Amino acid sequence: MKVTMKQIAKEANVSTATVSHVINGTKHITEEKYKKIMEIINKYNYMPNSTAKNLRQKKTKTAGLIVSSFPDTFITEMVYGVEERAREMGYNLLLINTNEDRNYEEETMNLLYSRMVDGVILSPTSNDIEYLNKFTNEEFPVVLVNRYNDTAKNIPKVTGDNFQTGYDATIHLLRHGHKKIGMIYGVSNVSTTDDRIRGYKEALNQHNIPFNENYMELGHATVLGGAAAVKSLLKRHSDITALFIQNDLMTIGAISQIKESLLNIPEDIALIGFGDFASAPIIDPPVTNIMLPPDIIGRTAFDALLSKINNSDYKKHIELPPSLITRKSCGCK
Amino acid sequence: MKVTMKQIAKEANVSTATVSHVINGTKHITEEKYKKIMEIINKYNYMPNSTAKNLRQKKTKTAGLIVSSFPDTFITEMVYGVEERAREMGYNLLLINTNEDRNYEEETMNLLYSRMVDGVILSPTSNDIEYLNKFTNEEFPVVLVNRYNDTAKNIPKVTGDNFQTGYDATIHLLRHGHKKIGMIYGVSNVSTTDDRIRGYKEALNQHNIPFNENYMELGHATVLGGAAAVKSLLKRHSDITALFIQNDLMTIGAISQIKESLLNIPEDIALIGFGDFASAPIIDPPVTNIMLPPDIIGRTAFDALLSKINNSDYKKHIELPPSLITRKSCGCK
DNA sequence: TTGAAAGCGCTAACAG
DNA sequence: CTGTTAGCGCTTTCAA
Repeated sequence: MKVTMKQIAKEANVSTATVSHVINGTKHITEEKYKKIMEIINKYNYMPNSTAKNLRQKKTKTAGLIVSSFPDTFITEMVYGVEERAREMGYNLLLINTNEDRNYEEETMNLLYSRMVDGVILSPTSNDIEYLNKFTNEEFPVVLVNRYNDTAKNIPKVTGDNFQTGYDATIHLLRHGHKKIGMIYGVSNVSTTDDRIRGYKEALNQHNIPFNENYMELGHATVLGGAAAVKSLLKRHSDITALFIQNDLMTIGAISQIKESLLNIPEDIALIGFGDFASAPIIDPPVTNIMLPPDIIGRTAFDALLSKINNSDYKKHIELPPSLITRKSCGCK
Repeated sequence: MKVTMKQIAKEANVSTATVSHVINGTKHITEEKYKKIMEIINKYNYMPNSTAKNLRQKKTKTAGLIVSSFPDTFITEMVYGVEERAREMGYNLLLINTNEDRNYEEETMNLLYSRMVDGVILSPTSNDIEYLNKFTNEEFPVVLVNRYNDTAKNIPKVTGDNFQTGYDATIHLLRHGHKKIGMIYGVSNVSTTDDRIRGYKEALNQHNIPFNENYMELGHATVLGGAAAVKSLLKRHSDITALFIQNDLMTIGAISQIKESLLNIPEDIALIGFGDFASAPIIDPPVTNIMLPPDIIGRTAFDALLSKINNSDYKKHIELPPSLITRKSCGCK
């Protein structure tokens, strides 16, 4: 049987209150009693029951992190950022992956809401997050990360600036002289994709190039999905000379497929990927990527959650800027 | 204020026991009362407080997962496997990354032991895990994953067969005619590395090639670390013709470095990496890897934890076999 | 400086 | 079929 505070108290001939104070340093206890209590605690290797503590104090020092696609490079590093910051701030993290399942996401929110955690950081599966209002109305701290939309009110958000991401990548391709730029993405109806498309359109618009819906291709966010997506896109539009690909695995698949089609990168097809994955510099050809800082987004999201926990009115939207890392695949050098 | 079971009971003119039974389906309740209770529950969007439930039931349906290096490709996918299996079995997962900090690992174990979780899956930082006995002696369910050693008694383990991994990779290189095979690794004094080295030695031994300590090179498990490691190793032994590299990031760095040294792969240096990372087929040259199945290891580890929770005598060691994926970097094709 | 006691919200005997 | 009641192990007034 696990030893409890009561037993420690009994053996030390003090009350549980005194033991509690010794453990938490909440009041001054005479040297003598303090020593005796500590001795018994060590003797039994006693650890306070945190479930009981949580119940009593109505807080758990635990945060929930719900992501929709794991393991994905961007998400993984974002998780790392959240985890790291949580640890620094003395919090634990409950990690849940919804696997892009909208209903499981809501179920999970319900579960976490039942006082399991002090708040949650959510990277939602879809645009359908109005249901979050039922939690925020109850003052349950929620922050959106990575993906967002505005149907959920009074919620802080930490995201990358995906409009700028789409804009910068497209402008770069445009400057290399491309006019027919395809875009390959892995998830639809989420802000990350939508915002990048808006940026793409804006860049095109500034160059007086009409937007062509058919240059957009949705595929699975996997190596195979990327390969299939280029194949289908180039079949439809063999006039495309450049590609902007929204996910590292898809970029890898796309490159395989392009090589298999005996096309050259960047001569026949120039290409910009997303997220600066480790192997990018040694791929043939080295790949140009535009990236958003996942770890910083994660850390910032945790800080935003802390702000929200301390002040239920907090609802800033923090957007981190992208950076372009040019290599050969876009035509540079 | 959050609504409690007591308030639901009061409004429905029943006892909390009845409400509890309705919620948990633990006893049959008359249709009429059932309906009324459910109605009130829905009206207030009531969710039982799981902290209280946990305290009462002495279990949390939550498991802890402590890893030492995140995000690392292998670990990330292993985390995914654990998470997926936990979800399937109705458990939540508390994820902690120790960042290879041995003391933080022990602190974390203490924390989780305080009834926060029903058990923990640990991928330890070091060989120094004798301290785990203090938990297992208290019947706290712990399973080791990925890394292990035998100073912790009565603990189930789920790992890859790293001896076989080292053996198979080395044999393959040997069959390509290599006799001077360097090995680059990222962590020392852990079973994964040690076992692979044992396998490497055994393969050498079977081919009557003496083991040379100086062909082993430790570096940081990063792209830069991999580059630095080859550089230093080849400087010391320019006669080396093949490399076995223990980590995907290091493999990527090593390839960059070898190219920079104007050496050709596989003609000058043949190479086998570890873990079949996505970009391996499109790197120049495509890289041969030996891999262990991280997701299956993760899933199996969770099942082992469940076994341990249900039977404190459970202590199997499950070892999953490696598989070699040959491409050009080893000299194949 | 310390202790008594109430109670966090729930479950589970047990009794009716 | 339903209610009473006694805790789970801790923190925190309040009083001494």
